[in-house]
Amino acid sequence: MSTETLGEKLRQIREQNELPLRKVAALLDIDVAILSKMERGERKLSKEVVLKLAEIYKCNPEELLVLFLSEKIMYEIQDEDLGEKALKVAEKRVKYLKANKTK
Amino acid sequence: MSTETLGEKLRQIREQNELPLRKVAALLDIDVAILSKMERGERKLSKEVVLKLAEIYKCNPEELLVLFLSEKIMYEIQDEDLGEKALKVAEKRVKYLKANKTK
DNA sequence: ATTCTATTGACAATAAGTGTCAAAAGTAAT
DNA sequence: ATTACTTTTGACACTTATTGTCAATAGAAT
Repeated sequence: MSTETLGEKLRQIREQNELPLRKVAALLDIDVAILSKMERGERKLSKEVVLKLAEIYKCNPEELLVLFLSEKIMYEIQDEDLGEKALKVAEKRVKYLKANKTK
Repeated sequence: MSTETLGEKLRQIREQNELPLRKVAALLDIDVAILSKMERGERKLSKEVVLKLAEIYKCNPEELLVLFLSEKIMYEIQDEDLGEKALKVAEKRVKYLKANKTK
Protein backbone atom coordinates (compact mmCIF):
# COMPACT_ATOMS: atom_id res chain seq x y z
CA MET A 1 0.00 0.00 0.00
CA SER A 2 1.15 3.48 -0.85
CA THR A 3 1.80 5.65 2.18
CA GLU A 4 2.97 8.58 0.10
CA THR A 5 1.50 11.96 0.87
CA LEU A 6 -0.14 14.08 -1.80
CA GLY A 7 2.71 16.58 -1.57
CA GLU A 8 5.31 13.89 -2.07
CA LYS A 9 3.44 12.50 -5.03
CA LEU A 10 3.14 15.95 -6.60
CA ARG A 11 6.82 16.57 -6.17
CA GLN A 12 7.58 13.25 -7.78
CA ILE A 13 5.37 14.04 -10.75
CA ARG A 14 6.89 17.48 -11.12
CA GLU A 15 10.39 16.03 -11.11
CA GLN A 16 9.39 13.44 -13.68
CA ASN A 17 8.22 16.29 -15.87
CA GLU A 18 11.48 18.10 -15.14
CA LEU A 19 9.73 21.29 -14.20
CA PRO A 20 11.22 23.64 -11.61
CA LEU A 21 9.06 24.98 -8.80
CA ARG A 22 9.51 28.39 -10.34
CA LYS A 23 7.73 27.47 -13.55
CA VAL A 24 4.93 25.53 -11.94
CA ALA A 25 4.37 28.26 -9.39
CA ALA A 26 4.14 30.76 -12.23
CA LEU A 27 1.55 28.63 -14.01
CA LEU A 28 -0.40 28.32 -10.78
CA ASP A 29 0.05 32.01 -10.13
CA ILE A 30 1.26 31.45 -6.59
CA ASP A 31 4.54 32.15 -4.82
CA VAL A 32 7.36 29.60 -5.19
CA ALA A 33 7.67 29.45 -1.43
CA ILE A 34 4.09 28.33 -1.04
CA LEU A 35 4.39 25.60 -3.63
CA SER A 36 7.57 24.40 -1.99
CA LYS A 37 5.79 24.22 1.32
CA MET A 38 2.81 22.48 -0.19
CA GLU A 39 4.96 19.76 -1.64
CA ARG A 40 6.60 19.25 1.72
CA GLY A 41 3.33 19.28 3.62
CA GLU A 42 4.05 22.51 5.43
CA ARG A 43 1.10 24.25 3.84
CA LYS A 44 -2.24 22.83 2.91
CA LEU A 45 -3.13 22.26 -0.69
CA SER A 46 -6.44 23.53 -1.98
CA LYS A 47 -8.70 21.65 -4.33
CA GLU A 48 -8.15 24.35 -6.92
CA VAL A 49 -4.38 23.95 -6.81
CA VAL A 50 -4.66 20.18 -7.07
CA LEU A 51 -6.85 20.47 -10.16
CA LYS A 52 -4.58 23.00 -11.79
CA LEU A 53 -1.60 20.76 -11.13
CA ALA A 54 -3.36 17.82 -12.74
CA GLU A 55 -3.79 19.98 -15.84
CA ILE A 56 -0.21 21.19 -15.82
CA TYR A 57 1.17 17.69 -15.46
CA LYS A 58 -1.48 16.28 -17.78
CA CYS A 59 -2.40 13.59 -15.34
CA ASN A 60 -5.68 12.17 -14.18
CA PRO A 61 -7.10 14.50 -11.55
CA GLU A 62 -9.13 11.77 -9.88
CA GLU A 63 -6.27 10.00 -8.18
CA LEU A 64 -4.92 13.28 -6.88
CA LEU A 65 -8.30 14.46 -5.70
CA VAL A 66 -9.00 11.23 -3.87
CA LEU A 67 -5.69 11.52 -2.10
CA PHE A 68 -6.40 15.17 -1.35
CA LEU A 69 -9.75 14.37 0.20
CA SER A 70 -8.52 11.36 2.11
CA GLU A 71 -5.78 13.46 3.67
CA LYS A 72 -8.33 15.98 4.83
CA ILE A 73 -10.30 13.11 6.33
CA MET A 74 -7.21 11.64 8.00
CA TYR A 75 -6.47 15.02 9.47
CA GLU A 76 -9.88 15.12 11.12
CA ILE A 77 -9.70 11.73 12.76
CA GLN A 78 -6.00 11.95 13.54
CA ASP A 79 -5.20 9.08 15.85
CA GLU A 80 -8.69 8.71 17.28
CA ASP A 81 -9.51 5.21 18.42
CA LEU A 82 -12.98 5.60 16.97
CA GLY A 83 -11.70 6.81 13.63
CA GLU A 84 -12.51 3.62 11.80
CA LYS A 85 -16.03 3.47 13.17
CA ALA A 86 -16.55 7.10 12.26
CA LEU A 87 -15.38 6.38 8.72
CA LYS A 88 -17.88 3.58 8.39
CA VAL A 89 -20.71 5.79 9.62
CA ALA A 90 -19.65 8.52 7.21
CA GLU A 91 -19.61 6.00 4.39
CA LYS A 92 -23.13 4.91 5.15
CA ARG A 93 -24.29 8.50 5.20
CA VAL A 94 -22.60 9.32 1.93
CA LYS A 95 -24.27 6.33 0.32
CA TYR A 96 -27.57 7.38 1.79
CA LEU A 97 -27.17 10.89 0.48
CA LYS A 98 -26.17 9.65 -2.95
CA ALA A 99 -29.23 7.40 -3.08
CA ASN A 100 -31.51 10.28 -2.18
CA LYS A 101 -29.74 12.94 -4.18
CA THR A 102 -32.50 13.54 -6.70
CA LYS A 103 -35.37 13.37 -4.27
CA MET B 1 -30.71 4.61 9.02
CA SER B 2 -30.46 7.55 11.34
CA THR B 3 -29.91 10.83 9.59
CA GLU B 4 -30.02 12.81 12.80
CA THR B 5 -27.26 15.29 13.46
CA LEU B 6 -25.23 15.20 16.65
CA GLY B 7 -26.81 18.45 17.77
CA GLU B 8 -30.30 17.11 17.25
CA LYS B 9 -29.46 13.97 19.15
CA LEU B 10 -28.03 15.96 22.03
CA ARG B 11 -31.09 18.12 22.22
CA GLN B 12 -33.26 15.05 22.27
CA ILE B 13 -31.25 13.53 25.09
CA ARG B 14 -31.36 16.75 27.04
CA GLU B 15 -35.10 16.97 26.68
CA GLN B 16 -35.50 13.37 27.76
CA ASN B 17 -33.57 14.27 30.89
CA GLU B 18 -35.76 17.33 31.29
CA LEU B 19 -32.83 19.63 31.71
CA PRO B 20 -33.00 23.25 30.54
CA LEU B 21 -30.18 24.68 28.44
CA ARG B 22 -29.43 26.93 31.36
CA LYS B 23 -28.52 24.10 33.70
CA VAL B 24 -26.52 22.11 31.18
CA ALA B 25 -24.67 25.18 30.06
CA ALA B 26 -23.79 25.89 33.69
CA LEU B 27 -22.44 22.38 34.12
CA LEU B 28 -20.43 22.75 30.94
CA ASP B 29 -19.33 26.19 32.02
CA ILE B 30 -20.30 27.75 28.73
CA ASP B 31 -22.84 30.37 27.72
CA VAL B 32 -26.43 29.25 27.15
CA ALA B 33 -26.38 30.91 23.76
CA ILE B 34 -23.48 28.76 22.61
CA LEU B 35 -25.09 25.54 23.73
CA SER B 36 -28.29 26.54 22.00
CA LYS B 37 -26.35 27.14 18.82
CA MET B 38 -24.46 23.88 19.17
CA GLU B 39 -27.65 21.90 19.41
CA ARG B 40 -28.97 23.61 16.32
CA GLY B 41 -25.76 23.15 14.37
CA GLU B 42 -24.97 26.83 14.24
CA ARG B 43 -21.75 26.39 16.20
CA LYS B 44 -19.36 23.50 16.11
CA LEU B 45 -19.17 21.12 19.00
CA SER B 46 -15.80 20.27 20.44
CA LYS B 47 -14.71 16.83 21.52
CA GLU B 48 -14.45 18.11 25.09
CA VAL B 49 -18.03 19.35 25.14
CA VAL B 50 -19.28 16.08 23.68
CA LEU B 51 -17.49 14.10 26.38
CA LYS B 52 -18.76 16.33 29.14
CA LEU B 53 -22.31 16.01 27.82
CA ALA B 54 -22.00 12.23 27.84
CA GLU B 55 -21.11 12.49 31.52
CA ILE B 56 -23.90 14.90 32.32
CA TYR B 57 -26.49 12.76 30.57
CA LYS B 58 -24.88 9.57 31.82
CA CYS B 59 -24.82 8.07 28.37
CA ASN B 60 -22.25 6.11 26.45
CA PRO B 61 -19.73 8.57 25.01
CA GLU B 62 -18.76 6.28 22.16
CA GLU B 63 -21.88 6.70 20.12
CA LEU B 64 -21.71 10.47 20.48
CA LEU B 65 -18.04 10.60 19.63
CA VAL B 66 -18.47 8.47 16.54
CA LEU B 67 -21.20 10.80 15.37
CA PHE B 68 -19.04 13.79 16.21
CA LEU B 69 -16.12 12.46 14.19
CA SER B 70 -18.24 11.33 11.27
CA GLU B 71 -19.76 14.79 11.02
CA LYS B 72 -16.31 16.32 10.84
CA ILE B 73 -15.52 13.85 8.08
CA MET B 74 -18.73 14.62 6.24
CA TYR B 75 -17.93 18.30 6.45
CA GLU B 76 -14.63 17.71 4.68
CA ILE B 77 -16.01 15.75 1.77
CA GLN B 78 -19.21 17.77 1.51
CA ASP B 79 -20.89 16.67 -1.68
CA GLU B 80 -17.76 15.60 -3.51
CA ASP B 81 -18.30 12.91 -6.10
CA LEU B 82 -15.12 11.24 -4.97
CA GLY B 83 -16.09 11.29 -1.33
CA GLU B 84 -16.79 7.60 -1.13
CA LYS B 85 -13.50 6.68 -2.75
CA ALA B 86 -11.66 9.02 -0.43
CA LEU B 87 -13.36 7.39 2.55
CA LYS B 88 -12.22 3.99 1.41
CA VAL B 89 -8.65 5.18 0.98
CA ALA B 90 -8.73 6.78 4.41
CA GLU B 91 -10.04 3.55 5.88
CA LYS B 92 -7.19 1.58 4.38
CA ARG B 93 -4.70 4.05 5.76
CA VAL B 94 -6.21 3.98 9.22
CA LYS B 95 -6.03 0.21 9.22
CA TYR B 96 -2.47 0.37 8.03
CA LEU B 97 -1.54 2.82 10.76
CA LYS B 98 -3.26 0.74 13.39
CA ALA B 99 -1.39 -2.38 12.26
CA ASN B 100 1.93 -0.54 12.47
CA LYS B 101 1.19 1.43 15.59
CA THR B 102 3.67 -0.31 17.87
CA LYS B 103 6.50 -0.50 15.37
C1' DA C 1 32.15 32.54 -8.82
C1' DT C 2 27.77 32.60 -11.13
C1' DT C 3 23.37 31.10 -11.99
C1' DC C 4 19.41 28.69 -11.10
C1' DT C 5 16.62 26.28 -7.73
C1' DA C 6 14.72 25.46 -3.34
C1' DT C 7 14.00 26.38 1.64
C1' DT C 8 13.23 29.10 5.65
C1' DG C 9 11.46 32.49 8.58
C1' DA C 10 9.49 36.98 9.47
C1' DC C 11 5.74 39.77 8.65
C1' DA C 12 1.25 41.58 7.40
C1' DA C 13 -3.45 40.70 5.83
C1' DT C 14 -7.40 37.97 6.06
C1' DA C 15 -10.46 34.69 7.46
C1' DA C 16 -12.40 31.54 10.84
C1' DG C 17 -13.62 30.29 15.21
C1' DT C 18 -14.96 31.54 20.21
C1' DG C 19 -16.78 33.88 24.16
C1' DT C 20 -19.84 37.51 26.14
C1' DC C 21 -23.71 40.00 26.41
C1' DA C 22 -28.30 41.91 25.99
C1' DA C 23 -32.43 42.25 23.53
C1' DA C 24 -36.12 39.74 21.46
C1' DA C 25 -39.07 35.80 20.94
C1' DG C 26 -41.31 31.74 22.47
C1' DT C 27 -43.82 28.85 26.13
C1' DA C 28 -46.59 27.78 29.99
C1' DA C 29 -49.20 28.78 33.99
C1' DT C 30 -52.16 31.46 36.63
C1' DA D 1 -52.37 39.80 30.02
C1' DT D 2 -48.76 39.55 33.31
C1' DT D 3 -45.23 36.88 35.20
C1' DA D 4 -41.51 33.71 35.16
C1' DC D 5 -38.72 30.90 32.65
C1' DT D 6 -36.48 29.15 28.48
C1' DT D 7 -34.58 29.75 24.12
C1' DT D 8 -33.01 32.26 20.05
C1' DT D 9 -30.78 35.91 17.67
C1' DG D 10 -27.44 39.21 16.50
C1' DA D 11 -23.81 42.44 17.54
C1' DC D 12 -19.24 42.87 19.28
C1' DA D 13 -14.70 42.11 20.65
C1' DC D 14 -11.01 38.66 21.05
C1' DT D 15 -8.29 35.06 19.84
C1' DT D 16 -6.51 31.65 16.73
C1' DA D 17 -5.66 29.80 11.93
C1' DT D 18 -4.77 30.39 7.43
C1' DT D 19 -2.78 32.70 3.57
C1' DG D 20 0.09 35.68 0.77
C1' DT D 21 4.39 38.38 0.19
C1' DC D 22 8.97 39.00 0.54
C1' DA D 23 13.85 38.71 1.35
C1' DA D 24 17.58 36.20 3.08
C1' DT D 25 19.74 31.82 3.19
C1' DA D 26 21.11 27.37 1.54
C1' DG D 27 21.96 23.83 -2.09
C1' DA D 28 23.24 22.10 -6.61
C1' DA D 29 25.28 22.33 -11.05
C1' DT D 30 28.29 24.11 -14.25
